[in-house]
Amino acid sequence: MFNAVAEPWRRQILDLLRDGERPVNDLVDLTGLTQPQVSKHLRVLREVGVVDVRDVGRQRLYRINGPALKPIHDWVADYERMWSERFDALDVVLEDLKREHEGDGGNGR
Amino acid sequence: MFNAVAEPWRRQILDLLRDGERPVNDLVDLTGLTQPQVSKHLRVLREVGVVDVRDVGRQRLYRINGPALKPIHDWVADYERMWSERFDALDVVLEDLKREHEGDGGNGR
DNA sequence: TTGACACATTCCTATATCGGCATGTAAGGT
DNA sequence: ACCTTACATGCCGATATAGGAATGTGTCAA
Repeated sequence: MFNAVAEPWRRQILDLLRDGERPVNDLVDLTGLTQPQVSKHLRVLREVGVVDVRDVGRQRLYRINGPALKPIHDWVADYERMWSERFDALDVVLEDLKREHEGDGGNGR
Repeated sequence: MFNAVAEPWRRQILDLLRDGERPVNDLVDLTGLTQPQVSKHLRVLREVGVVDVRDVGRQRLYRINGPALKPIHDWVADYERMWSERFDALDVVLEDLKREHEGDGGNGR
């Protein structure tokens, strides 16, 4: 899963699919890759479940399966506090609480 | 960057470093990897800037450099609307607005 | 049914990566 | 000076992966 999106071309393909489903040839034109290349990358993305396919005539329309990316989001979210200003504000509150507690007369033990 | 955290062991090392900085041998004990293995993974993490080092005596204390993970967070955040309930709620609001607008007597053009 | 079109798969080669092992290097301790 | 500790690096073989060229498969059109 992480590995699938570690490939720059595959991330670009996903970004292109964000506008909606597309046939393979669209992705070939938009990326400048060869057709086999695109098919191979799509296969990898399919195998980890991050894209789905739908057959329409002789075309195969690919679309994103969003929830498959949730594990990545959840993982990196655990680190968000290390740079997010939102959490900086939370830190201030926690600092205040801590100081308040220390000043309340001594150890709570 | 994406590639660096695509490795399961490297994600585990990062998770271990979330508690604070640690010398290499700690990581060796906690992961069960060999020492060269850990050093190599730390090297990769260092090269993409996701960890920093500090020399203390003959130890090298590694710590996380959080902001280096922001690109991953930002990338996946663009897809969050595809599964997040928060955005589902937003969709409902937008649907309501749309229906309301359609029912207001016709084309606003 | 023959040919063109859209796409998938296979075969091949080059490069990257991981793991294991051995060795190098720098900082204490005696 | 010598040994140990803590870590990094180099070398090796095995496996994975990306790219290119050719070929296979299913669908439409005439």
